[in-house]
Parts: sequence; structure tokens; C-alpha cells
Amino acid sequence: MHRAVTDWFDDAARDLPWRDPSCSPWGVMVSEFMLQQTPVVRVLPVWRAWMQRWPRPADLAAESTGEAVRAWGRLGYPRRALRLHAAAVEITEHHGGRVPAAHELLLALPGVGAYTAAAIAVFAFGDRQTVVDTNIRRVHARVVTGRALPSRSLTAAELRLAEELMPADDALAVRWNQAVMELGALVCTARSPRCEQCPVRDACAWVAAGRPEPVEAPRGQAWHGTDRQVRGAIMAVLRAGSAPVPAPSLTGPVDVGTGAGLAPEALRALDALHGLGAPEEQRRRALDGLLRDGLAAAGPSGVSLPG
DNA sequence: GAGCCGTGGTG
DNA sequence: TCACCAAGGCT
Repeated sequence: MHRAVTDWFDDAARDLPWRDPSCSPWGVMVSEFMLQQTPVVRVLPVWRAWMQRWPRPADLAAESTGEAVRAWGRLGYPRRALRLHAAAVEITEHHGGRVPAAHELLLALPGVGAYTAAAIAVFAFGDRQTVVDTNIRRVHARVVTGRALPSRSLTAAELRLAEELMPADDALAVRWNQAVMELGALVCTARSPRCEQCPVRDACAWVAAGRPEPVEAPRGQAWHGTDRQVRGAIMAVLRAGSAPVPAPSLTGPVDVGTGAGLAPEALRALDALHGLGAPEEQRRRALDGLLRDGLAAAGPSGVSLPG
């Protein structure tokens, strides 16, 4: 399998800037933050602009968190921007401005969990670490375990399996991790896997079993009418303009009449927020959450991005 | 472990 | 149309 999958990878791998040998560990780290729950195609332009503007951790650390959140744009989960900023500050203050190479030190950074720490150690520093992301879990579930999809949460058995499957050689292990992840992203996809293109289809337990259906029905992510949706709409308003937005125009009735001084984009975003028809109480709760999380800041003239 | 946290593409 | 899904992390 090592040979089949890595050979396939050599031929099919996407040409991504954070995979270029010239990419700095910081570039790899930024990509890993942005790629958390976010597809590659949406990350690419934001990553390029980000690296252009803040080529080193210290460059980002010198900025306000609000600027980080604004540059994050519409990638989603804007708290990731806060965590990336906080990690940059920590790297600047405690690691001499360089992304640490040790898995343990990486894990201690804000926003860096088991996956991201392993990914940075492997892809930026060539370590032999076990990387387990959603793609790798799915490939293992199918090829080895014969199931359509992995369970909802990562199990100790999966971790053990991933360790056992990894090549002993350091350099090969790096490519293996990269290759299995890519296989899951391009061929062994969740919805409509392209088994005819798979380099290990003849060894796949799931194919051999006749591609049985998933045992667990996926749990849908509620969206319409949730606080998340309202939070997102408020964030869109704050990102759209630099001028503070009076809190009542965010949480109050539509006809509050406080549009003066706001950029046209901000007004459009404000219309979208009101268009949701969310109750005032919910909008206030959402705004409080954003303030508490540090995604928004309250000033004398209204609410804006922090900093 | 479950719930929460954004956004846009897609089958 | 609409639920599912995407290189997770934190509480």
C-alpha cells in the first residue's frame, strides 16, 4: 500500500503553495489553521494575501486582533483568526519568533490540537508523527476496516491503526501521511468516492464487502435560526466597514435609523442581518457572545472589530 | 462525549 | 431544494 499510494500521490498531488519546499514553517502553520474545516479552494487566496502581509509570526503579532479577523474574510470560524494571532504572539515572545518544531511545544499553542500539531511537525519539519484527519480516518475506515465512514469521534483503535500503518522510514512516513490525506480529499471522498481511480481499490475491504452503506446516520449541522447564523451576520457587518456600528442597529428593530456614516457594504450586511428576522433577544445574545469571545469590541460610539 | 463555533459548494 | 460536507479545537 505504501508504494501504491505514494506513487499515486506523486502523479495526482495538487500543486499547493504550502507544499512547496520553499514554504516556511509559518506558512505551513497558517495553512493548517485555515484548513481546519475549510476546503482548499477557499483557503488559497486568503492564504496568499495573509502571507504577503504577514510573512513572519512577528508581523502578525504586531497587528491588532481585529485586523487578523478582517483579513480572515469569509473563511468561517473567525475565532481561528484570534487563535492564530495569539499563537503568533506566543511564538514571538517565547520562541524567538520561530515556529517551534517539537510536537509538544506546538500542542501548547492556542488553536493547535492533536491534528494541527502533528501536521506542522510532519509537513514543516519532516518529523515522523501520526497525522489523523478526517480524510485519513475515512480512507482507513474503508480500506482496512471495511466501513463506509469512520465513527463520529476519533477512537483509540483508529489512532493505533494509523500508527501501525505508517512506514518506518521518516521521509516515506511524511509522504505517506500527505498521500493518504490527498487520497481522501480527491478520490476516497465522503459522498461519491471515485473508486475506479483508486490505487488500492483491489485491496479495499469496503469495496470487497460491496460498498455497504454507513452504519451511523450523519448528524446534520443545524444552521437556520441558530445563534451561529446570527453571529455570522453580525460579523459580516463588522468586517464590512471600519466605522463602529451602534449596538441598537445590530440588536434593535430594523427602523432604528442609525445608518449614517456606515459604508454601503456595511449597510447591506446590516440589511442581511435584519432580514434574518431573528428576535432582539437572540441578536443580543449573539452579540454578547462575540464580545465575550473577543471577536468584537464595544466602544463609545458602537461595536467594531477589536483593536 | 456532546455541543458549539462560519461559510459556501454540491449531489 | 436541502442536508451534507470540509486538513478541528475548545469547553
